[in-house]
Amino acid sequence: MSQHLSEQEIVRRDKLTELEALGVNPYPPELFHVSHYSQAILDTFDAEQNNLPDVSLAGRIMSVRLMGKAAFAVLQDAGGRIQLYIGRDAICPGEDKTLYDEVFKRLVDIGDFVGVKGYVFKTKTGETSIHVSSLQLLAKSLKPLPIVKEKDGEIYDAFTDPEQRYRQRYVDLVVNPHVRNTFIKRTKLVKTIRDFLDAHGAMEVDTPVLQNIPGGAAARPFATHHNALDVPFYLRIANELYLKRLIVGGFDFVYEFSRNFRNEGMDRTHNPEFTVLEFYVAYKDYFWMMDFTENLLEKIAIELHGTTEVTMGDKVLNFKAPFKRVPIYDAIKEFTGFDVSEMDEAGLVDVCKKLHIETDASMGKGKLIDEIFGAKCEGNFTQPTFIIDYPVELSPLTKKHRSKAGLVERFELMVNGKEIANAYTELNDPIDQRARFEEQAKLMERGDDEAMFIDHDFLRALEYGMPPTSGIGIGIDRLVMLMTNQASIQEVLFFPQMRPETEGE
RNA sequence: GAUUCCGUAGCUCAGCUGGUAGAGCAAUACACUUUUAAUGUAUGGGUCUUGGGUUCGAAUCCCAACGGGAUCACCA
Repeated sequence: MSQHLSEQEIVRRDKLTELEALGVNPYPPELFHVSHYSQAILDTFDAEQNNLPDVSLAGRIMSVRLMGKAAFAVLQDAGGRIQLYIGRDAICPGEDKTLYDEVFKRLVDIGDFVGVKGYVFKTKTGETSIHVSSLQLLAKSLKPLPIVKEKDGEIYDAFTDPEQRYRQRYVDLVVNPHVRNTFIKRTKLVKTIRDFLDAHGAMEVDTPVLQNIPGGAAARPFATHHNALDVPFYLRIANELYLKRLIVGGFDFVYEFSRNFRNEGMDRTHNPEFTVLEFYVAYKDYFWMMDFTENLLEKIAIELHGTTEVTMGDKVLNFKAPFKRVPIYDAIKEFTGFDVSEMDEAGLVDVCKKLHIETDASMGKGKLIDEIFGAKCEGNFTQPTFIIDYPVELSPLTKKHRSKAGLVERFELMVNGKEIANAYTELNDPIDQRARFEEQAKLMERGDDEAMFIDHDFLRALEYGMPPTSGIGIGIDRLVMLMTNQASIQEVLFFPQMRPETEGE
């Protein structure tokens, strides 16, 4: 496997040999004791008190400004960046100046990991810096990093090519602090949810990713094959039916951050694998779930931003609970002028024609209503809004509405014109559930390739009895996009799916 | 999947209507002990994504492939 090396890469490899000749191991095995992170030093240093006389920290060299017998360098560690002041005589107190003249000046590059010890001080210009008394190479970097510079908020030579940023996320993370920040927020968001659920007595669980019957959602699955059993398996499209089995089993409140896989198109809001938080709570209904959800989202916004107001593009979204609740038929009436609540399939097809929405023979009543809502209404709901009471045809796992015929107790949460959560009062009547599955089977025969499969084991579970339950799925990637002001899902996934690179590097 | 734009040095980009490449940063060498997009001087660095075609001659024009972005369609 021959590797084409650039001039700079050859130079760095040559430096390895030079370092070894000087007795410096470019990849030493010993631990390096880190006493402080850069950010902690910047936060706590007090020049009057000189309270940090002895620190040691480690990280990557991000820039070097050489001035003969002294130099300034920027060290980047997990907490941020801090300036180093490296004087020749400070790191080489004796006669031998090799460490400074050769190792540091010539053989250490931008991107190398070093460990330094010294005291903290403020330079003439007032920048908190480390006065380095000892410097050690911890790991050599053989590829030149993109050099991003910044002055007065202006970024120069930014590393911006999306393809390179996504394929080599490690470089993106090293060089673009704002990218790093987005992912820190993502983790914080997940932790906030976990803490919130745990505080309400929920139990986090794991359910199968490899499934016989890909259930719980309408989507095309990835298919695979188990050799020993010689049976097909599918990567899960949702975990809903498994979590409900756990409710049957006697757990009252279960949740899972479910990595789901759907074999469909990709664009800036869809990745083939994505994360949905699902949770199910026994003895609750969808009204309770709306209350709980708006409180959860309000809490997330406050944790991440210190306020319920979140900027998304040119809009400000306000997650202050409670959110508006709008029945889907009301929404359609408001934005199209048509009252579709009493219409049959033919009437709906007619409305679609008038609204210039394409239809085909495979679409049932529910699907047609969904199309109208998706085309004409969805985009209008910028502020968090619960759309409630969907037609039964669209919701094969949802309990029929307690008072409105033909509807189910379901809501979707729309924010910034997109659905980010979907919840119901769960259907726990096994007879009705069987009938709904059979409806789905008919739709599948009509050509709807997203209709649900019949899951007989799930029906069996329901027959043993499931308590009244409310459940929800919240799209975590989309929620992170909203909370971090990102227009593309690729910006909130460390490693978004890409076509494989053809020629290896 | 459709439409459209893009692919030149490690990074960010120039390269006009075709005459086989250029800048800044990075790299190399030298100078400089409190600088901060450090500076000064000098030097090196490119299968111009790939493959065809047109032409005396292609980074540039044409065709195709590969990869990516944006918009649209479907799904979360």
